[in-house]
Formats: sequence, C-alpha cells, structure tokens
Amino acid sequence: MSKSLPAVITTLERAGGFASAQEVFQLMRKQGKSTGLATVYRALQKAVSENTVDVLRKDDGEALYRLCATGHHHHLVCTSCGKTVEVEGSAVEKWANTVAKNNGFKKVSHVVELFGLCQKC
Amino acid sequence: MSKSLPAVITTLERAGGFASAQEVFQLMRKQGKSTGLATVYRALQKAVSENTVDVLRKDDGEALYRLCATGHHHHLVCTSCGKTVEVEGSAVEKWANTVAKNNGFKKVSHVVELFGLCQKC
DNA sequence: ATTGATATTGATAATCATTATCATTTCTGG
DNA sequence: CCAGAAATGATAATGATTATCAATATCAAT
Ligand SMILES: [Mn+2]
Ligand SMILES: [Mn+2]
Ligand SMILES: [Zn+2]
Ligand SMILES: [Zn+2]
Repeated sequence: MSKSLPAVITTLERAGGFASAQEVFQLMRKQGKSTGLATVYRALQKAVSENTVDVLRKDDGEALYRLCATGHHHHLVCTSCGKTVEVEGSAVEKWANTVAKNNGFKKVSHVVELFGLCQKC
Repeated sequence: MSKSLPAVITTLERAGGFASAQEVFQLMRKQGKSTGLATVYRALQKAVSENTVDVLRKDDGEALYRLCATGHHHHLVCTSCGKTVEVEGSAVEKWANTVAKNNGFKKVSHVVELFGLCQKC
C-alpha cells in the first residue's frame, strides 16, 4: 500500500473538497491509472486511520473523504450555506477517553460535529 | 402509515432506546407482529422527519434510531454487541458553545456519540 | 350499504457502497 | 537470483436501504 497511497491522496487533493471512494476511483481511471477499487478503499482507510484524511457520511450513509491539513479535529458546519470550520477539540478528546475508561470500554472512537448558523446566514 | 408508526415507536422504546431498523423489524416479528421491513423504514423516516426520533450512524454506516430523549445526553455504544450507556456531557456542552461563539455561529446544536468495545466484547 | 378514489402495507426485487476472496504481481532481505 | 511476504486488481459476496407493485384498508360521497 506504499505505492498506491500517494496516488490516491494526490487524486483526493485534486478533487478539491469532499469526494467518495467511488469518485476517487473514477477520477484515477480517467487519468489512465489502473488502480483497483479495492486499493482505493484500502488507501483511504489507512489515511483515515493515520488522521491524514477526514471521513464523514452523507445523509444516505455514503462515506466522504477529504484531505486534512492538520491532525484530529472536528467540524462546525453552517446548516444553511454549508460553510465548514475545522475546530480543535482537546477538551472533548479528554472527556471521551475518561468516559470510556469509566465504563470499561476499549478502542474508543467518537463522532463530534457541531451545527449552527454562520454570521452570513 | 398511521397504524404502523405507533407500533414501531413502541418497539423502539422497548429496545432500550437504541436500535437499527433491522433490529426493530426483528423485534416486532418476535412479538408476532407482521409488519413489513419497508414499513419499519417508512415509519422511522417519518418519525425522524418529525423530530420524534434521532438518527445517527455507526462507524460502518448503519443507521441507528432512538427516541428523542427528554433530557439532553449522549451515548457510549459497543460496536460489537450494541450495549449502550447514556453519559453526561456538560464539559462538551460548554466546549460546543464556546467554539460556536468564537466563530460567530448561532443556534448551535451538536452530535456527540462515542463508540468502542465493552468489557464483555 | 356501495361505489370509487386514495393511502397504506408487505413481499419481493433491485440498488449500490463496502468487504471479502483469491490468483497474480511486486517487493525485500539475504 | 530466490523464497517468502506484502500489495494489487478483478471479481464475487455481503448487507443495508430503496424501489416496485399488487393487495388491502380508509374514507368521503352518493
Ligand atoms: Mn477536517
Ligand atoms: Mn450534548
Ligand atoms: Zn452559513
Ligand atoms: Zn459489547
């Protein structure tokens, strides 16, 4: 997964914003790459696990990926215009781990998204 | 959709307030109800659109439904057996409001769910 | 009560993103 | 070079969700 991952990331970068695995796959095919769909999924999963790529889900459940400059963080999304601000959540990380530990849970992950109306809206 | 919806909601309530559409369907079958899977989906969608039921997604993308709690709280869910613990999040509430204010957002809501493996799993 | 329009339902098939397989190819250390 | 390990891509399988559609219930107006 060392050879294909950079190509997948580059394609995701060229895609601009959010893109699904299927879209990344199609884009790579259009550029003549022969990378397989399974490899695209593998690369994106690895990237997500390494926190170099963000993943969130559309309303229909499809996963969308986006290149992420910084490390683990969350989002503040305007429900009207879609404007998205990346936010730090060190307080939340700490809280999540504490809660999990208090309840005997292991391998904890969390979903934290904020929604509201931005200044323009 | 008027006749089946109450039964679906009642079943969701019995499930402990947290279940997938498939689980609700199975539960109803075990109780002798002949309600179809499609109807369960229809009822849950309607309930979500009416804000009487919340929907969130597991890491694998499956949708989970729960009755809207009277009091605001969050959940720690076992990704293996589905065990759910309700947790307080006052630290998170404060953090969410601060972040929103710092970014000029109004009418902020948030989605905060924790996932992991419980002691048994 | 009888019609007929309309909405609801449940079984079934179709959709489609994601995963699992597996044979083939590519890497790697020696 | 060479065996073993890792990566890859084609393909099939999985499984939740959605779309169909014929059958049935609802209901207002005769
Ligand atoms: Mn991000
Ligand atoms: Mn909260
Ligand atoms: Zn906005
Ligand atoms: Zn468990």
